[in-house]
Amino acid sequence: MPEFEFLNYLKTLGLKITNQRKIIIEVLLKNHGRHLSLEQILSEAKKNNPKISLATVFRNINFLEKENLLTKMKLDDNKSYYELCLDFKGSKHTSTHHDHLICESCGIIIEFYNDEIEKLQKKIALDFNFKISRHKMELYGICGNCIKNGELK
Amino acid sequence: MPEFEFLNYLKTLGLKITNQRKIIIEVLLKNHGRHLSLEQILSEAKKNNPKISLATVFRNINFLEKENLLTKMKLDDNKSYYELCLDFKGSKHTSTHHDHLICESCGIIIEFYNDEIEKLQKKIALDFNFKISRHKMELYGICGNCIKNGELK
DNA sequence: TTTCTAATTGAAAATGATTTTCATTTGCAA
DNA sequence: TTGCAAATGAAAATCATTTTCAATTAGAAA
Repeated sequence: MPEFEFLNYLKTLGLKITNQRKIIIEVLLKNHGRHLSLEQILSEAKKNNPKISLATVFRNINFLEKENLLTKMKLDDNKSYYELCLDFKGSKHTSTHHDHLICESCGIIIEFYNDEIEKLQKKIALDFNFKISRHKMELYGICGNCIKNGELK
Repeated sequence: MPEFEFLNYLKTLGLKITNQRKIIIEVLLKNHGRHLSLEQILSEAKKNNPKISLATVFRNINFLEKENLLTKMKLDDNKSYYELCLDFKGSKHTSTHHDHLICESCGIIIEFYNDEIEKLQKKIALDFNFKISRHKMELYGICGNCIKNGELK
């Protein structure tokens, strides 16, 4: 969770701690819980260092994803969104799966996990003699806030 | 279901029945139940008319989708797949929602519908005060056939 | 501290799946 | 037949990545 711990962890993976890398990690930690696109991460990062390029953000995000420190989700808007999936316990981290509610008005992405649904998925897989490796469930609609504010588009 | 009925229906929508259009419809009907990408539809169509262009396939598919005669699904491979969703009853058609099992070995897309899951989704939406307009559920893994054939990659 | 070198970066080009443009062709109503 | 809006093919444009390549830099070694 704290930045130095995160950076230390990256060091153990053989990475150099560059200014750009630090800024990107900062952005991710500051927005923990939110789902950001590459462009959003870039524009946040640019507030600290206007020279950071999209390619650098891409490469860093990509690396974190490979290390399972980030999850990527592709939404129907054709973009990918990234979310830190860390619970640092010493130098360990765990990632947890969740599904998503996606507001088509304000764009907020709400996570949830429902054990009954997971069980039903397993049952369905069994029925079809199918071995599931991962799944995706996205509920698109309008969030409570937008309903309240009359954003019914 | 029969092609002339389909084409007639398109006529009532103000479309001209071109050779290309006929071929594309043929391909879709012949592959009813399967999910095809634009490229797949194009390559099938080219067997009848090698001059058909991707743009034409795109525009026709796009139109059918707008008319709710086709459903489009974007998979994690970054491509869109299209499926006829018709049950012609006279000049009417109905579309039905389903979720998908996607084999990461052979690419087959198996449809299913589970009422319990749909109910749970509604319950979750309620919990979050969220108004769902549509949803997507995709279970990725290996299908029974590929397991049998040892495609465990 | 300075040197050295592999890792990292920025800019720009490449990719890949669509999507649009535009000049030409064609279905079909009159 | 003719006329013309609809449809088409080829090529260019988009858009979100992803890669290339030459220049820069972190940080280990001297």
